[in-house]
Amino acid sequence: MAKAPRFNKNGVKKGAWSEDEDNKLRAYIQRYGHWNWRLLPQFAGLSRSGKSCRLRWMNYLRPNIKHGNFTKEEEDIIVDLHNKLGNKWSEMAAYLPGRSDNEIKNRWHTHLKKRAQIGQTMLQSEQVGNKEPNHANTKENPIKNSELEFQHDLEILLNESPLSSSSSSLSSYLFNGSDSGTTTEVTPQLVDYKRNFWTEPFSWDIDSILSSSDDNFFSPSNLFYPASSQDMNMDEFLWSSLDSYLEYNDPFIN
DNA sequence: AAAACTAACAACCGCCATGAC
DNA sequence: AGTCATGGCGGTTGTTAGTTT
Repeated sequence: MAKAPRFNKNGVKKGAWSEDEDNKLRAYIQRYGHWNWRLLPQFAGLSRSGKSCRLRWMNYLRPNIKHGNFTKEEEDIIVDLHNKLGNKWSEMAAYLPGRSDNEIKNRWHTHLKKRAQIGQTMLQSEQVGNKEPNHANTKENPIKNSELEFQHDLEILLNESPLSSSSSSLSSYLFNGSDSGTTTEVTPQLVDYKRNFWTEPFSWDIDSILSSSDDNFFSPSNLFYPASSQDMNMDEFLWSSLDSYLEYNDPFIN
């Protein structure tokens, strides 16, 4: 997947690294360290720029570096840190031992950005209510369009949620008001309030959350197992949290 | 089966901060 | 104080593998 090897006019090699080059660089640094990146390639017998050597070492060859297979925990950390720090990839890397800034950046652009964008989109539509002209609701069915849009967004979110195995029943719960199939009237307000359970994690400021004295605080990305919940499995715990969330936030209950 | 499209990721490029002179 | 070299960072590109049409 790397760029094809080639030489520039100064005889400096660019593009994908060969195994032989990796071995030379690794062996040199392990023996002498990287005292000067610009001069290092000459001493190590490499036709590369110092920058290229540094990048290869930092992102691929240095000890304890991990590749691929980001865990859910690592991804959550990246999303939280991005909310807090923005595109400060090197700062984020400090929180994820074994991950390079480049790999975190790639992960963000290929996987996590979409997840965050969906959250942001839903937050924005939440802020403007259902007044958007492009999605004008009809007189006959005032909730039809927002419900359909939300259903589409929800399907995407559920694929990312820890309840993916039970997404259909959760979807039913969100729209029908319960898990058991009893149907209540779906209104834009109800849709919005229930939607917050999934969207708020994308919009909350971590500092304000941590310093908040508000105990009424439930969301998938901020959940932790309290001692009293240790005998539940994760699904049960999340379901009970959703119940609690709705209890505090649903205007039709309060 | 093949072309078109998309996702993933390694590597490059340009800019900036810092330190040495 | 000004200049230059170097390292580091973030944005972007190029290539390949996988998927869809």
